[in-house]
Amino acid sequence: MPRVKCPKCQQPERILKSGIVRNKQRYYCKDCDYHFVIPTARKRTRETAARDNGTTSLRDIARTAGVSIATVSRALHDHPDISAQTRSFIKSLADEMNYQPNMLAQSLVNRSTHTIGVIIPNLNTTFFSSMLSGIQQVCARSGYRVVICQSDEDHNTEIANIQALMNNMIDGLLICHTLHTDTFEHLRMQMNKRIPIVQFYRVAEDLPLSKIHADDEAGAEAVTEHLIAKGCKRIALLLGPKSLSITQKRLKGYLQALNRHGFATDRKLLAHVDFSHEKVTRAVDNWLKLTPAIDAIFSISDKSAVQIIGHLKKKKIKIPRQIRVVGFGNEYTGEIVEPQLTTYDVRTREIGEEACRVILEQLISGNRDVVDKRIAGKLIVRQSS
Amino acid sequence: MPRVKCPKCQQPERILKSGIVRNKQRYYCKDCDYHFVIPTARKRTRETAARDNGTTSLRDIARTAGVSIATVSRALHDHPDISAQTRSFIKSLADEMNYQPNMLAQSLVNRSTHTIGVIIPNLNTTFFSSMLSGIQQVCARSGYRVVICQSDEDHNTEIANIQALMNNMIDGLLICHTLHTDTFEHLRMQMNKRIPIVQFYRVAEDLPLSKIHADDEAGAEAVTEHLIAKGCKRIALLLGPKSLSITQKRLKGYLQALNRHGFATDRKLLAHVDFSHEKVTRAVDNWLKLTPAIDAIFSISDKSAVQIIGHLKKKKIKIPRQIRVVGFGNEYTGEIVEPQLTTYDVRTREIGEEACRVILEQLISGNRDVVDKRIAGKLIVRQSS
DNA sequence: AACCATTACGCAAACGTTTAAGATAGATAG
DNA sequence: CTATCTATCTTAAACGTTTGCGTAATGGTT
Repeated sequence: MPRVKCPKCQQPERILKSGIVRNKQRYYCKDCDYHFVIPTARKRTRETAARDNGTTSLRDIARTAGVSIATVSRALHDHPDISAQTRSFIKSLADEMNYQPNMLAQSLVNRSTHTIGVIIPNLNTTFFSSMLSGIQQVCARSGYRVVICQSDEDHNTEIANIQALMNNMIDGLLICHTLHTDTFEHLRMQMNKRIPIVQFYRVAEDLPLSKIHADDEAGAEAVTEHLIAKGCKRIALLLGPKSLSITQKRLKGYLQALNRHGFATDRKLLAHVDFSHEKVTRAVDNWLKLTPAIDAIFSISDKSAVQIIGHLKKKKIKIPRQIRVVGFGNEYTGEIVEPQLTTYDVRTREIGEEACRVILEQLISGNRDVVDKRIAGKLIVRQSS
Repeated sequence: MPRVKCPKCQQPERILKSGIVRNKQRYYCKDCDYHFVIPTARKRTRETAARDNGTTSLRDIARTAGVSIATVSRALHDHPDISAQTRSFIKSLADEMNYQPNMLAQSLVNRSTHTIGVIIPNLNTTFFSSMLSGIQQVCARSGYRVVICQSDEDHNTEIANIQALMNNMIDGLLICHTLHTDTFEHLRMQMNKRIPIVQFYRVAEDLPLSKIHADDEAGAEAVTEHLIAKGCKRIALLLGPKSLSITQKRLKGYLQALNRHGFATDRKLLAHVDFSHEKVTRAVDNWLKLTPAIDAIFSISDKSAVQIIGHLKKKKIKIPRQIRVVGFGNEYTGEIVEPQLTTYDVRTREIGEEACRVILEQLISGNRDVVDKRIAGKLIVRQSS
């Protein structure tokens, strides 16, 4: 054993080993009642630390300017305590050194990330992506960033996404639920946090949260009225899952129109689907077997309506002569398909924009009042009806 | 003036006022040469701080468990230094208190946000949104989040977005340039940071960055070959801005096919547009005046191809009899339009997925090798040719 | 009994900011 | 000249984590 000296008494006499911790021998000096290890490399301290990553921090500027970090921070923020001279000097220095503030650190102390989170069912169609586009644009205008998560129409993914986002990453959450979300405990759990949540398009009626949605009821009523005006008597209605808010609202609008005109409601004319191609065509095939025959199909989704047009054309059924087809949503494909699709413009982009405006307003004002806005849409009559 | 005692000597004798700072009277004791203010409320310290916001931190758990913060952190991370007993106790406690780690703080010390940034021209069409969808899905599978920014096909917005994202918010950047991006200084500036950048779809050839793109050249060649095989002699080509990588590559493919068959290249058959409806129809109208007449239009963009089909139909020009029309991209609308559009499937989703895989691989392995991948596409022949 | 190893913690620095509060020199008022 | 103010700094705590290193307690070998 090499002679190890006690750092206190400088004597190697009464030293003995005192265990190994993390592969290093420790010693114990009986005289001094002192444990120690043979010191290796100097402890890495703030000041001696060689800044490896290429970014410059406030500290770097402060060092080269010969002032304190606080002064640099204040100078860059135009704090009145800093003289015009130092301020401009520091600013030019910061510019030279290409200083970019570390947003993580800023967010940590300011308790705000300037980021809003969006949970959206999918981005495969223009439908939701145009909402997202609207959100993104409004956010950008106010200097906010957007984090997106696709739930992929899966309830559990939605839950996971909420969890992931709500851990201080975002200042506010914009959510459009999946087709299959019928419980909302996962949302309720997050409502006591200070992060505002706004639902859009597909909303949960009974949650005390702000909501932005289409005028589903009035819209569906207008569409149905239009078909009735065209002389339709047997209007089939393609709906989403029963739990979905838009299903309920649009069904209600449809029924109101029928009622007003004294039409009986035939349960066989209603179909609840998940909007998959297969389910949609099956529903249509079932309707085609009905007597008296149907003379119109109202699909709550434009995408499905376009598929229905394709399906009917394959069966040599004339549109709109034999069956009128109308959609809901006003997607771009409705203009392309032949015959062009009559639909209801729900103004998806505006819905996104408005949802974003509402949440930004809440973030900026601190006001957390629940708002419930309906974006007015418009019937667009084209060839399919 | 009330008798103020010096905190040092406890004497009120030689005390005099020494200015007001932030509305508080300051004093100076001549004996002690000491400045002070009358102490007001206890300084808010870590320990006494009433934690206002409803979240629980490691500190909270540590306090109620009666251990140190370090122990809690280690217990939750299954560090071997912690006994099984404390570990499970702390874990259950954390569960009870609904502990959610503050990702900002974690990111700050770990120097990683588990977030990747995406800059994308727009989200109005399925084209880019499907890439984004692919990106998002691959990311989510690896536990990464996605921050998106739309550049809106605007060069300056792209620059601003890059700046905003690269300030420690993201671990990696995925970028698809705007139609009009022809200088890349803004990217070059960011390349010395440790954050990897991957370009996708629209890339800058001469930048030493990883790139994922479609097989533009081979694809365009295949499309042109297809038209030639159908007997076309005068194939008009609709291109984007000249500076765009996809314009150059696809033009090259087109020319190669023509060359192989000994066709002369007519400059009048080429049009460079920004894909706006107006410019596209104007280009088509110009072509229609040409003699000898054109017998095919190859549009580098499906969206424009669909518009062209609509425009030609309005002019009672038969497709494909008089003019064959083909696109490039394989957007959903190509299936809907009538006649259905012949196009080249560039597999947008795969491009997004692969770009994401590449950047994740770089993040995880630390390897920064430049890769340049071409995603193989496929000609899809439909009615329009 | 004397020495040594292991286990299971705690302390404090570090990440890069913001900001309350303390300090000093020079200016001003009486 | 003296008492007070103002302008302009600096110090240090705080945000919520992670982690290197120190160490007391306990038990095992000679």
